[in-house]
Amino acid sequence: MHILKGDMGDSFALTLKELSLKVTPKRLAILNILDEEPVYVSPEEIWEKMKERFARIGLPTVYRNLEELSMGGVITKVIHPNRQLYYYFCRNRRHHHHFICVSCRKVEDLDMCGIKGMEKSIEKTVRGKVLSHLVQINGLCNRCTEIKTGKGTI
Amino acid sequence: MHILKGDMGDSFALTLKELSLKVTPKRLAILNILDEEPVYVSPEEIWEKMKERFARIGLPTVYRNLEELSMGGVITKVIHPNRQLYYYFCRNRRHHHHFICVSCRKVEDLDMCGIKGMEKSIEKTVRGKVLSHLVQINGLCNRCTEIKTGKGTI
DNA sequence: TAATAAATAAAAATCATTTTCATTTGTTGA
DNA sequence: TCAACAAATGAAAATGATTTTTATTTATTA
Ligand SMILES: [Zn+2]
Ligand SMILES: [Zn+2]
Ligand SMILES: [Zn+2]
Ligand SMILES: [Zn+2]
Repeated sequence: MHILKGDMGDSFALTLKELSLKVTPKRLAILNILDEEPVYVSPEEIWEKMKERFARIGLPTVYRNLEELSMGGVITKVIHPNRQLYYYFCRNRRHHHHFICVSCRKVEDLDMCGIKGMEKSIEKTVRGKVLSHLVQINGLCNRCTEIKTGKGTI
Repeated sequence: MHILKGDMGDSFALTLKELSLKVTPKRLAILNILDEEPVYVSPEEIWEKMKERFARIGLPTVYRNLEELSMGGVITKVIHPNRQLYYYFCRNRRHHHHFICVSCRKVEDLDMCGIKGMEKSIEKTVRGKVLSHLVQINGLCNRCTEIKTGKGTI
């Protein structure tokens, strides 16, 4: 039902199947849109792009799918200082964290995690269970530091 | 105008003055309430306690003051998985991060920060400006791990 | 291809947070 | 001490992102 027959289409379909999610055109489109986005985006922005591809597409569908995909670890939630939701598709499958630009929304991988090592010692000290950790560096990327005017909202 | 004459009252008043915030009974009360809370709390919960002390007290006042105090670095915002606002008053003035229990809301200091050291290398790699970093370990505290039933919402 | 569970649209609801604006209060310095 | 001024507050309303609901549609699979 779709034009995509190449690697991408198939690999995303596979990804969805692995999460026991049905392979719907809208899910694939959301993944494609995220895949093409070089920056983190809001559900509403994804919805806008979806409307270019589908005559009928509801915002709740976008929200639901983004949540499912991020639960499945396929995409990443960005914790923004403004507390709105943003998502980002990162090809780096290793455990790592992100530097996010609050101005232009660029995301850069940080191939280090001071936390993984901390977890063990934390479970000892706190004697509790570590469920998740949140590491994110917020700042201005190289370009935004120079021009001092990004497109996004801080 | 208040019964508090001891160290606490004065020290909080001083804290406010240092932030060029007027010393109002409500600000002092908010600080006192937070000071007495062993766990992180929501603006609405603080409002409930404020209502016991003041005949007229609006929720926006609570929100406004919490925001100001956290901007001033007096209190800490907790980034909760449920994305609601919570605040915590931490006496530890050193740079550190927190282990927060998503069940009973206990907060435990982590006297280490793998990030501070990362910042320099990040500014080199990314060649941008680090504005802030977010490090938080979410989990279940010792007690909650054992009883598996906390009072709070996950 | 029929049966079934999952996904979706549309509309409405939710509800935490913020804004507005008229009134009150704390601060400052005469 | 007190007037003048800026800041803080209350009340009510607005906001707006996110979620829920329910009837309908669609993907899966045997
Ligand atoms: Zn940038
Ligand atoms: Zn990444
Ligand atoms: Zn602390
Ligand atoms: Zn706990």
